Order: sequence, then C-alpha cells, then structure tokens
Amino acid sequence: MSEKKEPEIQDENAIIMERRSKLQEIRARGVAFPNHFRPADYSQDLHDLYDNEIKENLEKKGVIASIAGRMMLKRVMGKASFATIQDKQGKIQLYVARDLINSETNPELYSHFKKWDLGDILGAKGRVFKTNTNELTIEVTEIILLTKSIRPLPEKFHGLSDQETKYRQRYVDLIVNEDTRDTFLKRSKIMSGIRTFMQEHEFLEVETPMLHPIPGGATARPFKTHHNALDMEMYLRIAPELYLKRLVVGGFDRVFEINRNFRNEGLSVRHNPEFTMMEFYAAYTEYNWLMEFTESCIRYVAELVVGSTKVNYQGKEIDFGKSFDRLTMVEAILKYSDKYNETDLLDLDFVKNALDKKGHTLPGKAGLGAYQLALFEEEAEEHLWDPTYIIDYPIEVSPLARASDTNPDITERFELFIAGREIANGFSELNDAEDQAVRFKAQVEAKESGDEEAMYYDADFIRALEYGLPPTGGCGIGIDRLVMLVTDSPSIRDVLLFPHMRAE
RNA sequence: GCGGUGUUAGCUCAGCUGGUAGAGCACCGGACUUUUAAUCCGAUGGUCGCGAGUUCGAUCCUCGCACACCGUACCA
Repeated sequence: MSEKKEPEIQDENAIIMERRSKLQEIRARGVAFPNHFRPADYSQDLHDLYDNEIKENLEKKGVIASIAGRMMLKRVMGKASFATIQDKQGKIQLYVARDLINSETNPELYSHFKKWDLGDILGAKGRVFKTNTNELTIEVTEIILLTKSIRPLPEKFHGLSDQETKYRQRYVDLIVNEDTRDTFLKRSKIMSGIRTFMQEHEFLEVETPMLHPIPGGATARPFKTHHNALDMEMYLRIAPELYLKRLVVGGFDRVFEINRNFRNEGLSVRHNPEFTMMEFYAAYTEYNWLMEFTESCIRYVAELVVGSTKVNYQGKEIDFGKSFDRLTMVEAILKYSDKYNETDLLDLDFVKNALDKKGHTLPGKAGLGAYQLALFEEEAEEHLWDPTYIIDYPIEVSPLARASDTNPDITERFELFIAGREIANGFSELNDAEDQAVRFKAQVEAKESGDEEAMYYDADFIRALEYGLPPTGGCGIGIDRLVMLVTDSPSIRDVLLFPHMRAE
C-alpha cells in the first residue's frame, strides 16, 4: 500500500483518539511497527540469575540483557523514568534516563519515550543492575517502540474484574490478570502431564472423527450439521467411544484420545457445549483396574501441577492422596439420607414415589435402575466431596457396559465424583456383539417412544464387535472439570480460554 | 426454559425518598535523574445498557428488550 490512511478518529473515546494521533506522529517519523528487535532474555530468567546477587557484585559483572514486552507501569521523574515491562515469563523493571538513550542519531528518543503509553510493546537493552531499593532493573541504553497500543488497559491496581469482559476479551484478561495466566498455564501442564502418564503406560494417542454420521457413545442431544459434497447429515460427536473400541478390535490394545465432545444442552457453571474429554481403553483389563489407574492418573496430575496431592477447592480441601472411596449407588443414598432403608431402595414403587415427592418424574418405561440413579442424583451426588467411586450402575442406564457375571441387573461400571460433581465414567466394556445389538435395539425403541437422548443403532459398530473385541476396560475423564479442581476455579468458563457467550 | 440479581467515565467503584452525576487510577498540560499503585499542581472526560410509559422533570418509578452472573431444569 502506498499512502498512509487517515485514521477514523470520530466517535471514539478521548484516550483512543489521543493514542491514534500519537500513532500518526510515529508513522510520520518512519516505520511505525518495526520488526527487527530480537530479545535475548526473559524477565524471570534474569530474576532467577541475579535477584540474589549483591548490588556491587552485579555492577562488577556488567551483565547486558535485552528484553521485549508490554509496558505495564511507568513512572516518569523528569529526565529519568522507571517502567515495568511484562513478557511471557513475568515482569522486570527498566530504568530509562534521557542522557543514556538520547544520541546524535536520535536526539529526541527520551521525549518520545515519555509519550509512550501503558500497553505499548517495547524492546530494550542495557546493563543489569540493582536500584537503591534493591530491585533488579535494566539500565536502558537502547529502547524501541515495537507496537503502539491504541486501547487503554484496565486500571493498574484493580485490574479487570468484570466477568463478562474477562470471558469475551480473554486477551485483556490474560494481559492484566496473573491468576488467569496461571490457570491456563496449569491447564497446559495438565494436558501434557496426562499425555506423559498415558504414554508411560503404553497407551497410544489417536484421533477419531469429530463428524459422525451416527452420534453415539453417550446419551446426549447432538449438534447437527450438513456435509455438502457428500450431501449427508452429520453430527458433531458426543463421544469418541465407539470409534476407540473399533481401534481395540483392530489390535491397538491401549489407546487414548484427548479431544472435544459436543453436546447440544444447557450451559452452566459446569457445562459448556464443547468440552474436553480424555477417553482411554485398555484391553485385558476391567473396571477395578480402571479405577486404580484413573486414581493414579489424577493423583499424578495433581502432584505435577500443584506439587501436592492435597488441593484447596473453594475453601475446602480435596485429598487425592488417599485411596478413593467406593460405594454402590444404594450405599451412597443410604449414607447421605436417613429417609430410606436398603429394602425400600430395591422396590420400584417406593423409589418412584420418593422421587415423585421431590417433583422428579421419569418417562413411563423407566425401571428400578433409572429411578435409583435419579434418586442417587437427588440425595447423594452433591455430598460426594472427597473423591468417591460410585460403582455397579444399573444395566438399563448403561447400554455399553458389561453386565456383572453374578447380577444381570447391574454392570461393571463406575463414575468418579469429586467436589459433588462427576469427573469420570468408566466400565468393563460390553464385548458380546449379540448382547450389544439387543441393547441398541432397546435404545432405538426408547428413542421412538420419545427419549431424545437415547442411542441410535450403529450397525458398523456391531459388525466390529462381531470380529471380536478383547475383554476391555474403558474410561472417560472430564478434563475441564479436573482443571477446575486443580486450579480452584468455580466455573468451567474460568478454565476455557474462550467460553461460549451470546453474540454481543 | 424458568427464577433472582446486576448493567453509572477506558478500568475499579460511589451516588440519588425523582430536580439531568462523583472519586481513585488511566489520559492531557506542568514540576521532578533510583521510583515501587512514585509524588506534587492543574485540566479534560458520561445520550447513568437499549426502547417506551408515568411525571413539570427519569440515572432513580413502571413495562418491555438485550447482555451478564448466580440458582434451577437437561447433562459431563
């Protein structure tokens, strides 16, 4: 492009107008967005190296450093100034004195610097020293404005606290809130920690389709979309389960996938329409093994990220160090409510009646298992603060799980609850193709009688099982919720970089 | 979906039984060569979320709408 455009400075905040006009002056002097400065150092590295150095020793060493980052604080005292620069590691102070930076080629540099704004991105180079108050500082001999910032940052002391702005403009939140940066650094650490853990246990990381012709592997309402070239309906996946089990059929005995699931359901403090799950499958294991394994994976992550198996969540401690409790659904109901006894809970009419009283109704053909589950959710779920496995789920709510060898009404299935919410769900996989076909048919019937979340019949999955799925255990861990626990975040939106919001 | 609460300067927040708004920081001008949320002096900045109604007069009362947060429902 040839001519510099006139900026539109109508209808804007006075601060933005002021900054645009400063940018115009910068453009007039030459390249406004120079890209030739290369920092050699980062703030925290310098602190690590020299914070403990005595002032005089540091003088003798004569260390030269160069850094780049955003100017977060600025204190001009006439012919010398201090500025605080923030880079990816943290912050470091600059000492900028007129007589040290002005030169024959650039006699006005200091007066330009005085006009630079908080939020501008700078590069600076100079000797590392300590001030009279012993703060590690770079005595700047070269300084350059790399990126002019047009928009003012939130206030330097109170920062940004408006939830909506934090979510909608995460970039601003990340600039000014160290807590937010820390949460997402931890999230990244959790992801890589889980990968390390899985790889150390000989799991193979795989990727399976996000676009499914038949949504399966969970009971949930899917997002629907359309593929133009194939002219077919497709669904964003609600779970990778059926594909991962096909891979175990294929001979990949241990696989895992960390990726998004999409469910077209409500939003809440623990629900986002797309969320991250790790699902893993291990041939020749069963649900007791899965529970041990899941437990040690979570313990590993907590220790890696927090440095301890004890985590503070919303003012209360969660201890991942001790062995996780195991309760059956009925035991859990009895533990947290004295309104029932064990015989009552095995009686369909009783449980149904108990739920009716709570104003909770289920579709007509729901059986004892479904009612027990609903009652468990009403009475016990929210109380399960310490990590607890609820085991032996009813078969009617577990269409993909292997039935118990001794009790055909229950499955070898568990869900893990921590801080009153579900974190993981696993079971010994149903590997009897004929049984699976029957269970799919029951799901289809439920769907036809109005259960929107019931599963579809997946004929290719049945075909895969007919080739033979080894006895296998499989489990899914809700990563966002795990991150919430480890980062002490009250809302799932706090652990998603860009949570979904209505259009502004 | 439903219910509650909220929306005032760029940011963080005051305020008003209805008489058209304030502070701190930021920004602008000035002083200041080791500051630490620098300090000191001075100035600027707002269709009080949007629309309608009541009223002589609405940021404030009423209704509607938008968005957010919390709870609840569905769900992980």
